[in-house]
Amino acid sequence: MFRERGYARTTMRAVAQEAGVAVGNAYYYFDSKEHLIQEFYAETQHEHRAVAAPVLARERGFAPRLAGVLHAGVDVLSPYHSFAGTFFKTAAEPTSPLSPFSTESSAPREASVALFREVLAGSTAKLDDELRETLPELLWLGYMGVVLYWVHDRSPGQVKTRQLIDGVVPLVDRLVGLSRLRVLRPVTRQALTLIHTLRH
Amino acid sequence: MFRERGYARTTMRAVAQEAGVAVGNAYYYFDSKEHLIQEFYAETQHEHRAVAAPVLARERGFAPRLAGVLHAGVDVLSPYHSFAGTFFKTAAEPTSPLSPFSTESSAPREASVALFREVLAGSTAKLDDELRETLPELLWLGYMGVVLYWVHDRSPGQVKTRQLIDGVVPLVDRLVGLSRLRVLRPVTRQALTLIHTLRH
DNA sequence: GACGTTTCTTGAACGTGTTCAAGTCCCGGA
DNA sequence: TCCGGGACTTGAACACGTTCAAGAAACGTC
Repeated sequence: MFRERGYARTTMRAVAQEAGVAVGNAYYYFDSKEHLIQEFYAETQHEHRAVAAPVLARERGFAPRLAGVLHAGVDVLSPYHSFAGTFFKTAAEPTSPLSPFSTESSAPREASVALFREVLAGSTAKLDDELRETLPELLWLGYMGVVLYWVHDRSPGQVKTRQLIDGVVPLVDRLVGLSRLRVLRPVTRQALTLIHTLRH
Repeated sequence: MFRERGYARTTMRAVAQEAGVAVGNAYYYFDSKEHLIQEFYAETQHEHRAVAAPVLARERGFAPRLAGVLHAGVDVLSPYHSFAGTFFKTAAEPTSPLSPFSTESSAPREASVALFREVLAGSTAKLDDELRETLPELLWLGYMGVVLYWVHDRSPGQVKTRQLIDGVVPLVDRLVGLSRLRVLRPVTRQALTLIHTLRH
């Protein structure tokens, strides 16, 4: 119903009617309308993993693995682009249980981070040990950035988001490789300690 | 009223009553409740500029200027942290006129970007010509990131956000300096062309 | 089968943002 | 002074998300 009518026009009364129950009963199973989206959220996480699986099984290079997972994420989200705005609207609020940073959605978040951990672990990339530990979370954060761009992407078929992925992946790949360079070591360490400070 | 009661509890009826008019009349002057926030938005922009002015007049180094402007931004926003979540909630929706990327809020956005242009222009920093042109917008984007972090920052007095600024500014400063390095030239150009591709 | 308790279900009712037909005010021109 | 049209103002009405007291069903225990 979300996909067909959008978020606003999918009323709780309509949802209840479609389910063949009374309005109030919907609130027995879901705390609020927002919580209906959370179901959605968890579903796309699983699908993301499934769609990304073949690429992760096939590719060994860091760049193609990362690109594969990012593209898979956008692939899964694609059908919902029209109402993803409202999705994002509620997710952006810190107090919302839907926020990707909230404790309530820590399960799907961990699953998503694990996906990026796999991207790195299964690759042949060589990098700083400390960076290796932190990078998956950073990649996930970058993925959140991609989604944020995608939500605002008005280009037909969200081509720009694809360009973003294809453009940023080799850059990240390059930077990860450079991180072991002597000139950049101090910057790398500086960045990593900052990240550790800011993590809650 | 927003500050005292928060966004949700500031009803349009209460706003109208406080203004001494009927409910419907509020909608003659403001298209929606969200548009009340936009007024707020424009106001803080002006204040940001005012608070940042002394620092920009005093400092000449790129790092202290950037840090000053970023801290000024957080200073101005500070009193509204409790309800900034809802603020952000509506701003995150792409279709919302409140979105910092929307055409409707292009005026305050331009003003904000100009502030970061001033950060760079008034500094003694030496950097790649093309980067010099693009950097202000990137700094603004980074500022949006700082605000995003600030909104989610639950630490007392939002200390973490201050640490983020103090940690990230020298990093940016260092990277900007390194951008002229021979080893990093290709990466810099690669990043810049990507950015130009993605800009609408 | 009868009971008490928990789980589930109902739909009216509340407060909200928003709309709109109707009305009032204001001001320039005949 | 009157008229006409635009600017402003009103508050009832609408649809929505959400709550809640009341009831129905299911279940375990004797």
